[in-house]
Amino acid sequence: MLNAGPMAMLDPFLDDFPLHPTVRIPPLLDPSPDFAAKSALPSPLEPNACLNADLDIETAKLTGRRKALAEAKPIGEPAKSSELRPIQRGPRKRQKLQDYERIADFVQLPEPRTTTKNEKPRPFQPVSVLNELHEPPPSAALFPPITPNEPTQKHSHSLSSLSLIDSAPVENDASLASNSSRQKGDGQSQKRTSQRPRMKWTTLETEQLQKGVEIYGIGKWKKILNHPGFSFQHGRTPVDLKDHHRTRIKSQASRKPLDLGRSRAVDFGFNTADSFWNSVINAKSSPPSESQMGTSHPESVMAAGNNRKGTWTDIEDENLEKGYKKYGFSWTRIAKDPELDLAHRTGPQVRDRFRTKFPALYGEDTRPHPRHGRESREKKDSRAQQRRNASRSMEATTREGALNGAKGTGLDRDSSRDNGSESDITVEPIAVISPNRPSAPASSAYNLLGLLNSDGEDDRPSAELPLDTWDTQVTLPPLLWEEMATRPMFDLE
DNA sequence: GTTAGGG
DNA sequence: CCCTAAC
Repeated sequence: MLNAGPMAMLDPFLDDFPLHPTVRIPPLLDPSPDFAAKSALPSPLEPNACLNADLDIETAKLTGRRKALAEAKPIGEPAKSSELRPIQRGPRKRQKLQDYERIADFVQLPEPRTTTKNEKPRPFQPVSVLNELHEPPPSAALFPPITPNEPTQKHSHSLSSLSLIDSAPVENDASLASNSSRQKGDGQSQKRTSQRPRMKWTTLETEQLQKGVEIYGIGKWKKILNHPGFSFQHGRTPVDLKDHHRTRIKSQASRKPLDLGRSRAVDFGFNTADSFWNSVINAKSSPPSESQMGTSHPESVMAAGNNRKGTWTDIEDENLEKGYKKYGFSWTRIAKDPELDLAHRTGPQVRDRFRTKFPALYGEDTRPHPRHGRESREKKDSRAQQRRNASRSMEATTREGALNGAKGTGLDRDSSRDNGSESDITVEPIAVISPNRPSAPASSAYNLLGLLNSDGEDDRPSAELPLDTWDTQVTLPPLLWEEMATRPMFDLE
């Protein structure tokens, strides 16, 4: 293909190094428009261009579909409201890799860890040299107005609010904020920087949301938002999906149950690529924990619809404090103690509640260290922080590794039991605890991998231990090896 | 970092 | 749509 293309005659080296007909060498530079126009291949510079042959076809369909869907106007809508929006606010946060993209990475090549966070547009970007100096920069609209004597007065007062505080003395920030907080219907005269512009929900979006709930279940808002083939408006957030589902779809469904199956003529047309990714996703994603919402299947999610987040009662907090005095930072022991009546809470839940409820006590264990004696607060905190960081980064690595196929190497982590983001072990085991259960050293490599519970045990049932067909074929992805080489695995104290 | 629920 | 606690 390549050597038959128009570039062939332009390339002086082609004669010296003739290409094998089946070999494709990605060009180093942007292909010429001529080439791009005539070639059926996606540009090699595109994100997913370097796929294996089979997957290439699937993904090519996928992007084509996504493109078509993105360009299609919703039924009954004159134009996408995103097109009408004069100023697009950028995505609030740079999204991590999509689920299907991360899994795609496993099947394709390990992608370098792109620093996605830095994609957020910087507040002050260098002005292009092509810009005339007397012109404002292209992003001038994003800059706050220069008002030297008014330090960051973001809310310009509407007429109504001005008249209210007309004769009043200068208000402090708090009362100002509460005063100007929610005043609707005063037109566009007031620029509410705090509130993002309303994005009307299109019928397409609503239908996609419903469809996404069918696929992923309630609560998987981000997955729905990022589902390939869906095109929500730019700037839509998972919270938006959640709110819209709650305020529109769910309430409407309670009155008149929707036939979600094939209620619409709109065919979202999940192609083979989608079903492929979905099957992979469903096979690989760990089921939500019991305390969250049952299972990821829509039916059971519906059944458990009125699940509430477990707000902690005062009695629970009292027992939590008692448990802390009794066991220290052994959260699972606190949860298990029948006298404390916290059996419905998991270790991570207990820990997180303790952190928010008793922030001063968290990370401040005043008892002497079993080996080191009494430590200074700072030293202990820094050690705890180090452990947290290590645990966090390892967890991120292992999670990615699991998606990359590292499951079964012993590096994946069953996240269904651990809702928290940190290791359960935040301090060394304290001497108090049950004498017949020896504690593992808190700083073993195994522990850093996050495989131990707060008792220092790997208490996964044997059925839960990873043993897939996938696993035996896969070795650690290169990124993981690299990290293991550069990151100290063992805390040698 | 994501989600649920109240506002 | 925002805020915040829970996860």
